[in-house]
Amino acid sequence: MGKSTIFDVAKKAGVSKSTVSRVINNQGNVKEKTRKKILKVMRSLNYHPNSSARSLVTKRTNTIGLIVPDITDFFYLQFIKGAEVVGIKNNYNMMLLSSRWDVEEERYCLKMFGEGRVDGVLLISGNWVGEPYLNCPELEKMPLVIIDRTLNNHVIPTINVDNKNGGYLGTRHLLENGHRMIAFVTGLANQKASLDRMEGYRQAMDEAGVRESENLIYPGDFTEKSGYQVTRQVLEAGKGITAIFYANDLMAIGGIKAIKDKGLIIPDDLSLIGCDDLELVSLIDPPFTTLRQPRYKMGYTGMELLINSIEHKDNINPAQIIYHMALIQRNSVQSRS
Amino acid sequence: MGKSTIFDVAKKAGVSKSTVSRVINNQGNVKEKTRKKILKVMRSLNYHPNSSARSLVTKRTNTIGLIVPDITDFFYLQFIKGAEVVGIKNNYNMMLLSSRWDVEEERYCLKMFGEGRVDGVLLISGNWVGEPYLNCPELEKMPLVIIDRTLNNHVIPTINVDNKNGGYLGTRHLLENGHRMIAFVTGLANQKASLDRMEGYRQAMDEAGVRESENLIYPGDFTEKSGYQVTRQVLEAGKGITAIFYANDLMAIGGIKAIKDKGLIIPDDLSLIGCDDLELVSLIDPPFTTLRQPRYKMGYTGMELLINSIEHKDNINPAQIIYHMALIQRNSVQSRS
DNA sequence: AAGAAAAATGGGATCGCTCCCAGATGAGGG
DNA sequence: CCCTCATCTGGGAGCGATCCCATTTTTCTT
Repeated sequence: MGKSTIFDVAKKAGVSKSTVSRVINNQGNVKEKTRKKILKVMRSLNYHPNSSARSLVTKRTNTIGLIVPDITDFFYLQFIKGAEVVGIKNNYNMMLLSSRWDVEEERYCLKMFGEGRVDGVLLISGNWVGEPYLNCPELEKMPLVIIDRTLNNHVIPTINVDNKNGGYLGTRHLLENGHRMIAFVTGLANQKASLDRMEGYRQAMDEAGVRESENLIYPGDFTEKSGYQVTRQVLEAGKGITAIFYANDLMAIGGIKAIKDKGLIIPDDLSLIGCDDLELVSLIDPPFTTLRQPRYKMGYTGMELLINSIEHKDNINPAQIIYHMALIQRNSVQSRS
Repeated sequence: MGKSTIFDVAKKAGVSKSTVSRVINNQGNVKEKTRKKILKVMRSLNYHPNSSARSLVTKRTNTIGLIVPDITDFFYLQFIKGAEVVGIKNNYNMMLLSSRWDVEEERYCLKMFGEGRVDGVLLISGNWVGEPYLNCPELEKMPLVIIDRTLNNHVIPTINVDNKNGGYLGTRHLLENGHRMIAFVTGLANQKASLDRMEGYRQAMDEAGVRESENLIYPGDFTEKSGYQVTRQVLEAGKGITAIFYANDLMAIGGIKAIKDKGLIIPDDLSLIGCDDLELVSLIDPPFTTLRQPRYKMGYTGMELLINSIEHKDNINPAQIIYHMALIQRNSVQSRS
């Protein structure tokens, strides 16, 4: 027996498949009585239109592909959520793939999506410095929006955050609270976001006339563990450091542990700032000051742009959108004035 | 111009579409020279087989549907991760839908998947008490595995954790450390998991001869906020409570805040235990004792069962799998002996 | 009540692929 | 050199829908 087709429905209802098709897509032009009857037959046969067949002719799948570097990373959750909301509202499903922090894997995901499974792709990219992987031929003509990365090619819209300014703002905040010996803990060296934040840090330090800044930069790798280890180094360096700026929240959390283990109090003995504003920051003791990325908003907007370009709504999409990072003040910065 | 089809490739390579099809699916029986040539043409035309067309005839989509109650809930991440790993290994994509904690929505997701978009469904269910929604007709014959819920119908495999035993173990642990006035903070009243855990708590208390247990049960709703509020109540009740058992970790985290706000020390002044073992528990201060659910493993196994039944590997799938909850000891229980 | 316009229905082509069966080609043995 | 058998290749049907166009039915005018 197997699944029933549009033809079975037509036969049982005593009409043609065209008419059935009309009621499925409720296009009108069907007598109410016929419509009712067909609907009833559909139910009795437990009929559901086959979406492959449908996609084959309409060239629409009504699903959009989403690629993230790591499904289980807290960081990406809000992007996904934002995208989901818009997707649901516009009647799109999401197909989720993870690139597992691998450029090749990312390309592979893109290829998957190039096989007509999706109507468009929302790519939350690992932001590798200098990776020009976007001449991905399988994507030809496929609507694409990239989040968390900025491109200047003016054909693929990108959504990102002003990381440099974030670094600048955070550092300024510490400077304004009287700190001068401010350490900066970087993320992975090949990640643009980390580099940009460091750039902002440098600028602020330079402007403030703190000459030592080069010696205050410590390399981390975005993990909590590295935050812990680097912080131990900082504490043992004995350079008179009074504040630490971490390139992301996870490292800050590791840092907090290290600081507590040393028996020091935050912010009395040491001030610190993180970056990203993960939700769980408010659960940490102490909740700490950090720079917020509007991740929900970014996912939301990204999805909107994508759907715009899928459906050729002729409002012209921006080539790139850049959000500010906002300083969220909590209890981890002590004024030293 | 648009995308090229198998026909374009055939024409340009001077062969028939059948031969092209053979090399696409590398079924052999193609002369090496022809194969090379076709491959080359495919590349030059930037050809990618259309997966809808393919699914239409093969009746396979190579994607599996995954439904979770909330994409952004930390709790579900590890399930997803486990499922993903198996999916990738077996060459399946994942289509992710979220039911947003709504029975109707869950049914709707199921329906989506019933339209031939996926080869099987892995459902992480909101575990509503007494919801018999699984007579979902659109699923007819669709392989399905349910996680985080136990069913006795013996046709849909379920994977769950022994929540009652978890409640029992946690309570025993506190009792063995000399606590008797142990409060229990429940989760949502309509969630089976919460009820079962409470059941275990009751049993342990009864066995230990603590008669007051009914007065020590406080209703929460699984959120951090409710954990905070309930804990304040507990602290102000003045019943001589020395330990609190939370039905999940999030509430425990809220509880910790409340306790700290009162100026009390954990575990010196008050002991506590959570439930689930979220990854972020180790980031909390203090890291607390909790009962681990093997969520990664559950997702992993669930996906395995699902793929088994999709591919009719004739090893018979179990009707249900139940894992133990394991007590993970950290620094939140003080012995009072 | 007849004719025109509008509404409802049916039929066939088509989307891009797989799969079965038939036919062509090539190698090897007598 | 012919026949057999294995290896390659081609052609047509079919998967389950949509969509266009033609045809039938209904409704409305006058």
